[in-house]
Amino acid sequence: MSEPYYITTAISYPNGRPHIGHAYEAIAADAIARFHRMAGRDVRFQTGTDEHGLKMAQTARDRGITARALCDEMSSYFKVMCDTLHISYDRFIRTTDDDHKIACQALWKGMVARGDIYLGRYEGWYSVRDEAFYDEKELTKGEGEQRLSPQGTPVEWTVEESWFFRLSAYQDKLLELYRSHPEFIQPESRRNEVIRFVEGGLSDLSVSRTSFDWGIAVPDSPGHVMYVWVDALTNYLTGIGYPALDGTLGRFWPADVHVIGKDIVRFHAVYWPAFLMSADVPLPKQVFGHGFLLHKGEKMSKSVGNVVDPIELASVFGVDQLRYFLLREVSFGQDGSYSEDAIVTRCNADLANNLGNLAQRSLSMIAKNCGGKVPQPHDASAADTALLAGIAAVEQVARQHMMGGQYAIHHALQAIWEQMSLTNQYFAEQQPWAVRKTDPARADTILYYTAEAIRQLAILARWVMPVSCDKLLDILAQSPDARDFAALGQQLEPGIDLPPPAPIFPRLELAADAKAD
RNA sequence: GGGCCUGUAGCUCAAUGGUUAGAGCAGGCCGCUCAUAACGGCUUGGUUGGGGGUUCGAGUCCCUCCGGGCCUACCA
Repeated sequence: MSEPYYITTAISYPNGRPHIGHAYEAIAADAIARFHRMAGRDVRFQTGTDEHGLKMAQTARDRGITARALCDEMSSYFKVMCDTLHISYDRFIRTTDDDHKIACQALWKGMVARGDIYLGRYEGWYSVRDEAFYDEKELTKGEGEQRLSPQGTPVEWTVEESWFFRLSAYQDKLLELYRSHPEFIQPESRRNEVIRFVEGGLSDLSVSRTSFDWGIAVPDSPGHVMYVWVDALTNYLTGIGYPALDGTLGRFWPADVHVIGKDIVRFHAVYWPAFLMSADVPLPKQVFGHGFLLHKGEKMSKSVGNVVDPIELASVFGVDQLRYFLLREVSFGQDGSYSEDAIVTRCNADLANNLGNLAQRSLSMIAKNCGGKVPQPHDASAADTALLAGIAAVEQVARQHMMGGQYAIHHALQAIWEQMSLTNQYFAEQQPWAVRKTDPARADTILYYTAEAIRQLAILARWVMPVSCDKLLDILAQSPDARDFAALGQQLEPGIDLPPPAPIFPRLELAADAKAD
């Protein structure tokens, strides 16, 4: 059996509809997962929703439905988004799933066994009406000495019993982890921040609540439910059968990478490894904190009104177009900017003009001049050989970018698209339309090598644009089992029938209302 | 207050301290007609945010200032 590879996204808190940021993370992780699958790894890919906590319980109460019903509804939006965007998850996990409770409680008991869990008191400004604690900074002054929550409700200093995790005991072990495994936190700047944070000293962590009950019960502690971190982070273990790590899925642990947003790096790079060390579970190999998507350089927010529905975007521009744009345009790990204008420009240049038109012009020549069959190549010229050599080399470049621990997705794509440009150059220089008049055999050879180049390029781009590249490979009459990197070396078979070519990447146009701004 | 990242062509980004700072897109000119007004060639475009320093040599290293983003502490 091939080497296991386990990749996860963060699980989303479904207190609203998914936005483009959720889509970005899912798409990036999916592309990485697909790349490794195509490279022959045995991949397990997990995403899902984080459904417990006060906000969900409150919202459900406000709407007069059960928390479970609310979660079912809200979680489904995220699942629909994933399915729409062709996210190839092996499991869409929900923290309300039955097996998740078992995993969380097992992890908890592991931490208890280590002696890292103790009963203490959680103190803070509490609003009875909101059923929530607030930080001092969030409060405003009301009448007299009364302090008010951001919602304007009165708060009072409250002491709540809580279980604590002895995070303070892990400072040295964590620093040693970061030192001995510099790849554990990526990119580099996130790592620096985390190290600084941990060096500054760690306080013990409140890991249970008694103020609400929509959560996973703390074992042997009536009234306590686990607070978000234990509950949410454990999903990564639940999905591969924890506590039975010797089961069929257990071989996927430790995870190869947790793909998350830069806002939750600390929880994944500090709390999570500490929990795992405590419970004596091996640590994941890497936490990768990607950047945020900005809309025309501005932060997205509901109040500014620039929050975009990813499903809407995908329906306007195409799923693969959106996937390609986000992965190619954004340097993975850094913040990125997107706009409808940029999507149109990028997709027209790279997809419609470069790849799509190349395929269409060459394949329609084959359809018209070669009887709709893959033409027979004759002696290869230096240019023919160089063309395929270049593409063969780029596979290695892509592997280095995608499997070297850095996930330089944009660089891998850049390298692949350079080969597309070179193929266009080859085609223009060889001029098969002119050569055909004097030397049909040579024209056939040119078309053969062009088609072969397109076949390989379609395979090389398939982890980013699965549906479109499969269409391209359909047009090249490639069987479904000849579409992974292993198939790059098997050349196109001359003489096989090809279906009539059809354009795959339409030119995009900017909607009139989008031009205005 | 401490720290991290960042600033390079109109836009997105490259350049182990080492020729004249490079690509793509956008713009301009030319060519081609197989193709989705696509493709190819040529080309315009830069005081590398400002200033100072180290060096034979700085986009790169150091100091400082300015702009942008972020982590974190504290005061209240």
